[in-house]
Amino acid sequence: MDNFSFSLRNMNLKVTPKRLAILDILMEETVYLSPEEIWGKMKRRFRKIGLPTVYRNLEELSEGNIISKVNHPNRKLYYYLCKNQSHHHHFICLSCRKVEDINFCAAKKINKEVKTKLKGKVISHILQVNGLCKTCSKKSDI
Amino acid sequence: MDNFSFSLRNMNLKVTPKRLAILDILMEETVYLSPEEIWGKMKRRFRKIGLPTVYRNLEELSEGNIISKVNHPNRKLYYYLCKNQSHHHHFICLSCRKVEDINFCAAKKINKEVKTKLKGKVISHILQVNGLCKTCSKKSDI
DNA sequence: TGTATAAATAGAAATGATTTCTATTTAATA
DNA sequence: TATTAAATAGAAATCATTTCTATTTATACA
Repeated sequence: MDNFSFSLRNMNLKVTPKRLAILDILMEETVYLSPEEIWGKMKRRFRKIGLPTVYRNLEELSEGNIISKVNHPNRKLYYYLCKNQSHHHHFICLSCRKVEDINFCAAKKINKEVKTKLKGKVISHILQVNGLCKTCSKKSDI
Repeated sequence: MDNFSFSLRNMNLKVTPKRLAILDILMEETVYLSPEEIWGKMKRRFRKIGLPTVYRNLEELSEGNIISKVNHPNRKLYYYLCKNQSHHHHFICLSCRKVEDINFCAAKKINKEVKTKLKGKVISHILQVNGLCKTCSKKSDI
């Protein structure tokens, strides 16, 4: 049983061909994709595949932290599969959509500040850097 | 001329009663509000006020960094006016919507990492902490 | 290996937050 | 005060996302 199947079982999700295909598609990408784009790729693999199925699965996989949501300025939904499993954050290129890891996490300091100063409870945190990747920033120099 | 009028002029926006009222409404709040909620409050002040006007103004004010967008897990649009002008980030309570400042910014470290490791260009960054505020975390203990 | 059962899916349809459009009004400028 | 570009109201459209229901399928277990 491969890693993905194991993860799916762990979250009480059945191991279906469509779920595995979505993960396989995302696994091949270095850029974030929209549900509709993933649907497009799924249609090449399955004669019957509904867009709601893609949406539902992406949401479930994201819920289980197998894939991550991208916070895009255009407020549309995009997903990305982190090849690196350890906790980290992302740099996203607004031009070519490439996602790169940022090996930096403020969680500790943040948790401390919230705990001591605000006396609150942290549920989640978002840290994302938007910009232009190496290649695209060179292009925009022209 | 008050501060808001000055800011509006600075961004080449006309100083209209509706813009000032939106800012005034947000100024009174310690919680983030949806465009529709702000519209509701606007309707108490103006006989004629369109929801698109509220949306447009909120977007413009956000563009000019006078107010900030909240990244809510439900993906809906919410806005908040920071009383504290200096660059900082927010802790938002998912229960009562209260927004509190986090006097911590990872920008320097992030910029350094993006510059040296990724050779990219940072355009913006999002740092937001979601959780339960002091009061709400006590309630949920019950 | 069959059978039961809850979960997953397809496809159509609905939803509703957000945006667009156009005629009218208004703030700013001189 | 007249001019003009920007702002607005209100209706209408958009379209990404979700819901719904009948059908199919993965899984557990006899």
